[in-house]
Amino acid sequence: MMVESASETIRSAPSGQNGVGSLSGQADGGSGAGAAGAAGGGAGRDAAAGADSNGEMSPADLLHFQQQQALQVARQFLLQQASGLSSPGNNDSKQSASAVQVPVSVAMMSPQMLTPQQMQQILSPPQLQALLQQQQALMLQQLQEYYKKQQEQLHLQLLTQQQAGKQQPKEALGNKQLAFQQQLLQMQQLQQQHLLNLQRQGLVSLQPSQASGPLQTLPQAAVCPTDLPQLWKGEGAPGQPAEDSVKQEGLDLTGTATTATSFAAPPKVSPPLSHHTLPNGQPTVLTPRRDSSSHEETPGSHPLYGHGECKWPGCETLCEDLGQFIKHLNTEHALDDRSTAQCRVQMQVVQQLEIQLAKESERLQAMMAHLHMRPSEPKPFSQPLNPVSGSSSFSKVTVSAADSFPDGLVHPPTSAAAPVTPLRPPGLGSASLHSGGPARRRSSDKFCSPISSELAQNHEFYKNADVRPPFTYASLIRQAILETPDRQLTLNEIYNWFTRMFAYFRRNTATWKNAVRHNLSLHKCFVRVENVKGAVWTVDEREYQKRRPPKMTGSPTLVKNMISGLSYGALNASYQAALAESSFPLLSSPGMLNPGSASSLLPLSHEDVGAPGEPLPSNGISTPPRLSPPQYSHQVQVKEEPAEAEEDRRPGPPLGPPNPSAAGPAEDRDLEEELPGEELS
DNA sequence: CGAACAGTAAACAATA
DNA sequence: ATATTGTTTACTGTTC
Repeated sequence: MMVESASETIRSAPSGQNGVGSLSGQADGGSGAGAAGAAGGGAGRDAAAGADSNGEMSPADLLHFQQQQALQVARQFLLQQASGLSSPGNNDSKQSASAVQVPVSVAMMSPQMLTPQQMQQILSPPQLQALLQQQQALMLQQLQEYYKKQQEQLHLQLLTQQQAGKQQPKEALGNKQLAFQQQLLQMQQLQQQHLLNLQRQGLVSLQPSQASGPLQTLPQAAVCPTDLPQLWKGEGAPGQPAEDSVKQEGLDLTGTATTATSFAAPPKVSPPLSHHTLPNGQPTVLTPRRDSSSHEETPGSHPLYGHGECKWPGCETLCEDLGQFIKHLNTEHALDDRSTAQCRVQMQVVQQLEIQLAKESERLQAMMAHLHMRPSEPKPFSQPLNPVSGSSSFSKVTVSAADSFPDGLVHPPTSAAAPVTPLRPPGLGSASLHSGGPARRRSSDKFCSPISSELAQNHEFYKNADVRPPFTYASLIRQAILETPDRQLTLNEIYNWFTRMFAYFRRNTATWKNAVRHNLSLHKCFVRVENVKGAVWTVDEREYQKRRPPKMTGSPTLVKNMISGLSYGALNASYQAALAESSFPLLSSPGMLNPGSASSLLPLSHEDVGAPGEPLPSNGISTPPRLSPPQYSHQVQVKEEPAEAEEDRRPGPPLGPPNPSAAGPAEDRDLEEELPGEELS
């Protein structure tokens, strides 16, 4: 605890380049140390979100970094190849053939057109992904050939030397052989580094053996991890509900099993090398010094070590110093099955982010082409974009119509996409990536979107990617509670839900946990109910609805037009949500909700998708008194049964809820009819 | 510009 | 005694 909060302050304070914030904080500092600290901390946080100088990179940074890295590796390799290594160009044709494809995309990404910030903020899809994969495939292919040639050369030399060495003194021969073998080893290590590097950049599904083949092997995101982070849970995520992991284990295993064939490539690499991968028995890839190609190495630091704790996914083990950490790293995260699996998970995360980048980048291209470039470009996807979100707002976080009605092109039909590609975070335009600055808008409240449907579509994404979910704490807490059969959770269970559902909440625990508690206490919609074993939190749906009236300001006719005019698939979850919340019964019927999302969201029970979570204004509809699970009402019967007591302890006249008959349906219709104040009915 | 809202930080008390 | 839980206050930033 102490460590966490301490690290928080440490972390935010120095990164507070934001002079304004800290200055103002100090100026107001008369109110007390706490106030000054809060001000400084807040400013620092925001700054840190954009450019976390310490260790962790934001997803956008990561993406950018990896792009640069990919390009650099490519450049280096080409340089190497050009400079001297007698690798003739029997692959020239292939090379140029594929090079034809690349430059277009490269030009697309060229800094002249896109600043990294723009790139980060307007992430877009498949084209970039294709680019990356093209590059990586190309690089890998070239690497393979390069190394193969190198090896052949070495073997050749070795052979000739051996033959020639028959006449030479033995020790000379031994030395030469030794030198050759060392060279060979070096080369193999280098190759492994490169391979790993490529793997890290998302080229996970290309086996080296395949890589020499044509480029049609572009993975096409067929390897979307379903529940890979489950792999992390083994060691991380304290107190994970066992049943959840069990429930998903099967998926998990099968999911990884399908991709495991391709994943299995890295350790095996190419046949001739496989035996030499770990000459000294040390996990070469995990020792920091060998990792220099993938991270900036500042002496005394380690990319996996920050703020006093191990940054290995799901670990968070506290280590006093680097030495201890290295020790921990070598013992706990040695090269074994688990670490390998976790590494693959991380690769998946990266790949997902890259896919995201590709999508958004393509969108950006379309937008820029539409706004600035030659309008004559017959781009099939030049969608009528909202001109308001023009150039000036590229750097700004706006979730505009363009986000909500994404592109007809990039976007695969949701029905087909739902099971496999939960990647697209809602309105990820940029908001979710909090890439450059205090982008902490919560689209949920903007759209009054039911978190459940968005979560349904993207929960895989949030689970894997360290991206801040665009929902308020209140809506997340509510969602967590409503997902449970009995609509109640202890604080700790809420914590666990957060960490389970969102990669983002696997760190900075002190901060968000405090925020969770703060929200629970602050909002009247969260009701604490005493229990024998402690207290549980429930949601007073009525209060919740009260505090956020639907903001969908569109005229009913407009909305209706949207409903009728848009194909079901095009109707973004946000809008479905918003519509549902704007009291449009016709949308609130479960059938109108995205079945794909419903099915894809494991944790949500069916009725959650449309029902209690969402303010289903089931006014006319005779709602079944209670749906399948025990309690449909927010006023839950407490887990351990002594429900009678705690209801009484609620202040004053028992506010409606306890009365069992009216509770359930009442909160359903409250949205429409009873807002004023009949809560004491 | 100000109100409302959300997030963060922190102090503090009660409780396990 | 310590950690967790819960409440409250203060502040900042964003949106409307």
